[in-house]
Amino acid sequence: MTVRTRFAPSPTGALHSGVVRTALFSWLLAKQNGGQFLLRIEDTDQKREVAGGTENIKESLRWLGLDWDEGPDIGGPYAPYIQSQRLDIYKKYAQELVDKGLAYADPYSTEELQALREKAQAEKRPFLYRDHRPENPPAWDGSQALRIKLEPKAWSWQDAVMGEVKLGPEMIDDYIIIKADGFPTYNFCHIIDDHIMQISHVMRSQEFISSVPKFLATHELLGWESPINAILPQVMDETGKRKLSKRSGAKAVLEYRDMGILPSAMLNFLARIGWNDGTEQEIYTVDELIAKFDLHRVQKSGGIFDEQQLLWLNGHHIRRLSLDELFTKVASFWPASAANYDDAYKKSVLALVQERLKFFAELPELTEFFFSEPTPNEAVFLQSKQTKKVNEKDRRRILQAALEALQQSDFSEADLENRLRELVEKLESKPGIVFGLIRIAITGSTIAPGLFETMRVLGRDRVLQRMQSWL
RNA sequence: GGCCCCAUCGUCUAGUGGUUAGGACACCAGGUUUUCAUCCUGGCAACCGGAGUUCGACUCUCCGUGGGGUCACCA
Repeated sequence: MTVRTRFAPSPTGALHSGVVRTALFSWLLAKQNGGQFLLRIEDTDQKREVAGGTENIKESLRWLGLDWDEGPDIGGPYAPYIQSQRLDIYKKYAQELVDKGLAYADPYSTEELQALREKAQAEKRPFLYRDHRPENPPAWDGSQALRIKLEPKAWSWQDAVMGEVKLGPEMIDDYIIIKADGFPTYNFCHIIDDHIMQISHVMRSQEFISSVPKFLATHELLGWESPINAILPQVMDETGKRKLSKRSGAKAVLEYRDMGILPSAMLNFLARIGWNDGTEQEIYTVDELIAKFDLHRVQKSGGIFDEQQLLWLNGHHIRRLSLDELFTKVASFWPASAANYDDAYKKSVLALVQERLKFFAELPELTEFFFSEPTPNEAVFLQSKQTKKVNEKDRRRILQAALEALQQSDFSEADLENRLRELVEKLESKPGIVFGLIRIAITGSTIAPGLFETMRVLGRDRVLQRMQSWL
């Protein structure tokens, strides 16, 4: 069987991590089986559609590298892949059901239906439309909602993640397949599209589990076989109380791009929510995820989106990059003051902070002093345990001695280190003090990469000049 | 409320009848070190409860409890 999976989001806002995890698992399954992954835009609810929604979806997937084999822009054998451009198809199937007496126009007004629902709720029983099926429904002229007529029965099926699931007949009801505005509903058209597009595995988030009998019954009515269903556990927000959503404050995935998270780290992180390969491996490349992903090892319980773990993983993925790869990726993250510096210098700076970076947006604060002159500020000396013990007079004496020693140096790391260690002995001081004072003098900060490499990269002129301005 | 799903450290998780219940993040302590970070070592920390099955239950069954979902002319 050819594995064909799809990601079918609605363009109702910026894509967030919860839905992307579903896309990722679908993509992984297709990739590892040499199958196809399709993108289909489900834009049948005009009221909820957000301008730019489709573009955001495509941009998010492109950033993550979740490339689609068929879909908008690139087309494919079952084009178009945007539901609003496929309305004739859904109408045709709807009309067939009407002709066979398997679908009927809904004569009730919204208010009447609402009253029936409230009555059921007041009586503490589930509302079932089929209890109120009209005996002689009006002819469907397209201005009323159209309902599919489903036989109530219990369903049980084998879910790829949940195992056997059984649901009773109260889960089946006559649902609307075409709304009064003429647009079909998700419940109806995703089934038609998945069938036409030869989808083999459908992954959906938990909240759809009670809808599966409806889908199964619809397949049966249309005489089709259902794809394999896989219910995925939910991704929860940091409170663990509700699923990740825009409402619960989920960031759009592109916000992670903008803060400098690597796609590979994001995918690694998302894959680990609800899936593991049974080993103690934590860090995966995308290729490893493709090779090792296994739908049967997907967890049944939901997992919390813990940004701290994403940051940790991102640090690891950053450190795995070659300097040139990293340099390309951080291009837009340099501090403004770096604009006048050449690539070679920026690269040598980057090399010093690569192991310190957790996400690219930290780059300016970590590297600012390589590009602009620090403002001498006495208070900084008090921030460090070592240097706060030194009085102003000693400070000047030590820095003056250091300046003299450095003037002889060729500014290779080895030479810098030799000279400054000699100085420490000569002054009968401690490395922590001497090096700490110099660090603050040339960086304006107590936090910096190793002193000798920092001095090497800054270069003779800048180092000597900065020390002088402190003195 | 009906129905469904779920339940191991704070978090992500391993575990499929016999384990000192393992790893990772976070946190704490120590080491390396010129600061920070990396790295190394150690520590803290969990089987929701109750019955049952069994020689033996984190693992199986049942009942609770808790959490989540669903019951739309949204997906």
